[in-house]
Amino acid sequence: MVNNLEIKTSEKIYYVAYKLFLENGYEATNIRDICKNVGIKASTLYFHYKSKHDLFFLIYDDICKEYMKYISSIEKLNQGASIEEKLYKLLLKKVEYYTTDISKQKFILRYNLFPPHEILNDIQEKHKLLTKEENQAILDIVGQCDDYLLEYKRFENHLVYEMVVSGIKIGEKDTAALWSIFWRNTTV
Amino acid sequence: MVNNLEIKTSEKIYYVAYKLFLENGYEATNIRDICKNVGIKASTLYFHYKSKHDLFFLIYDDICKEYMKYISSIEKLNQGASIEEKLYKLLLKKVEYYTTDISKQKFILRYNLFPPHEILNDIQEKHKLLTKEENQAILDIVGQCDDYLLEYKRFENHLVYEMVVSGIKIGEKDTAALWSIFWRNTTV
DNA sequence: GTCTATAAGAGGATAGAC
DNA sequence: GTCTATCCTCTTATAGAC
Repeated sequence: MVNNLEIKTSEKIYYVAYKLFLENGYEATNIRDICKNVGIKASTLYFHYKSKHDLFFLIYDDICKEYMKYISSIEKLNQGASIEEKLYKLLLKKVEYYTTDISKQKFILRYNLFPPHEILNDIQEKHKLLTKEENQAILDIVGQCDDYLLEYKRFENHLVYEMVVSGIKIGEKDTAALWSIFWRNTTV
Repeated sequence: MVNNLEIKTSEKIYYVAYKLFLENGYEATNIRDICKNVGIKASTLYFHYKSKHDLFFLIYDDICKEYMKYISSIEKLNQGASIEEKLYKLLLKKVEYYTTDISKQKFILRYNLFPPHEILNDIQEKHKLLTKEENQAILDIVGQCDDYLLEYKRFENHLVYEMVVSGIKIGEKDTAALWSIFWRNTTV
């Protein structure tokens, strides 16, 4: 009974690895460092996870999956509204997600911007797939918007970069101000 | 006589190391990889450079020094002009520099955004110093502009990020368009 | 200046006892 | 499930011959 209240070793490993992969990067994070932080020996980690590569991509995939799950949960937006209105509503939803925990986006940004040489191919492949899925999901939510999709995503990407770099959470007011400037520029 | 026309081994090492540190990062770049690309053995590299750490910071410092040299070469801007005019002229000069070779800014961006754990302290210290020197130089060029300095640099930073990520060189026309939007937003 | 050989240590991963 | 002990490979760096 008491055991049910304790955090499982595998979960501790997962959490510590997440933090180290996020802050120090894949190459600079070694198994022994993870284990030291968890309070176990290296061989114990290998009981729970097959390899460093596997552990990393379990985490990476979870982050992507959770992100896609959130995107998919956004309901279809009113068909009658203008493209601008619909994309803005989508943006608010996204910002809401980023604001709850920016570290996940920092993780994605880190590995997409500077993928470690050792896992380059896997990262690129997964990133391509995620982009494809995400674009499809956005089309489902707002309908046809091909003319603006790329520009919209570039803008969103900027916002994420800003939040990650500055560590500042961007509120609804800022989002609205930035959006109006962006939209004015895009449609000119 | 003929020897004078050949590239010195130390210069080859320097150039190859620069490219690998830029593309693969500090941790993923090892001495043997550098040597293989140069066509020498590891011990030869250590004849020319003291250590991996030293080689890296020779390159890093050179990039910073060259950047600061360029900033310092920008002549003092007309005292009578408005802050907006002066900052815009400064921006054009900066963009001109970035456009000649964006890879140096990519190098700086990489190591400031995600400094390798192993050399974190050195990077942070040097970055702090560079920022201080750069701010002083900007004040020398445009005069007092404390109210806008931080915002201006954030904008510039965005531009660099955009150029690095997209690989697109931003022309004078784009710069002007982005600037007008930025300035409108800053002064509102 | 460049080489061969090698030290010294870090890192990923496994075998087998408990 | 967790440990000790160990293997193997990779990496930085040095010693000494040519």
